[in-house]
Amino acid sequence: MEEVVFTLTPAEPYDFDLTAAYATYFRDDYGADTFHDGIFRRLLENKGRPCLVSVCSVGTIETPRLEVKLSGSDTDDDTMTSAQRQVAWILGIDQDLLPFYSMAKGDPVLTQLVMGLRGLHIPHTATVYESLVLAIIGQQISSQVARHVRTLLIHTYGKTTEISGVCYYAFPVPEAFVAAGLEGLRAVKLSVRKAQYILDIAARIVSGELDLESLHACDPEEVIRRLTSIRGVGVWTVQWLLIRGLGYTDGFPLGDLALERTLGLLVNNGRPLQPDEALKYSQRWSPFRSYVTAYLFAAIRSGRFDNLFLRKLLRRGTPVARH
DNA sequence: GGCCAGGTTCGCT
DNA sequence: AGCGAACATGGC
Repeated sequence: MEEVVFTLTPAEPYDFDLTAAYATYFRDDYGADTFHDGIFRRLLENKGRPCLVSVCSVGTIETPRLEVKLSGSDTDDDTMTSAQRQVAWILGIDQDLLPFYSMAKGDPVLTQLVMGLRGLHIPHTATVYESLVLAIIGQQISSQVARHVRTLLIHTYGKTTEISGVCYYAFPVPEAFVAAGLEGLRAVKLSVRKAQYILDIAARIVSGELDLESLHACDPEEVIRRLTSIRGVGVWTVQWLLIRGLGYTDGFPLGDLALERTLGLLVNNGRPLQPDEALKYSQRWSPFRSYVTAYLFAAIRSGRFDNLFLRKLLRRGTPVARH
């Protein structure tokens, strides 16, 4: 067993608890990611070699410092170097929140939101591929069902490694989905249609025809154009991929029911916004709409805001003109 | 049991 | 162009 320990210094402010909790959807365990007792863990796999990342905070929100430990029994330098790069990316340590906060200061909806969630960075998915698969799983169904399917998928087809008596799961490689086939994906409670989408994407990656990671080099319009041409990938899916998979700061998941409801609570007397209304209203938050989106979901999930907060904002909100 | 979920596609007008 | 149905499944 090899181990490497090092520290990372995130851009401040950085709330590790909040950011890691976001990555696990404010639960102890979410598929390949776990977060308990202040330690975030994630099993990464590069070229078949597993490497467990364990991270804890050794600083504060205003002077953040993270201690990272990489462990693996079958590792090489390449594995370790990739893991180092990936953990910084996953935990979003380079994000500069200050321009967003400065915009939020003048906005009645955002002011309390960012005060209550100061230091929340947006965690990224380990790969673009992972964010695409996760977004497809999350289409249409409730977040509870999505979590169930996602966990089942990862636990069934992800590579496992046992370290100190605990079993960890990596996110399944595309080859695993191809091997599983349609029936295999149906077995983890995906619909036939979603199973086909994911299978098709996995097969194209394996064949080398599709290189999702190269999308980092494209501008958002190009990403949208390329990905929406894939069957099963619509606007909502690409927007979430831009936010969680590519680190774009101005993503807005158009058509997201929960977002339309939440915005309706905040700015439309509780009536959900229509997709076009939500998009129109969101333009005032450009180019930081990814943060607004993430902060709104974090507010709902974190439990840091009670209903009173939402009611307060409700009274304050500016109704949106309807047509 | 029925209806709804952090959508997308497909088939009809 | 725009509208409605089908899709899987857990929770209420």
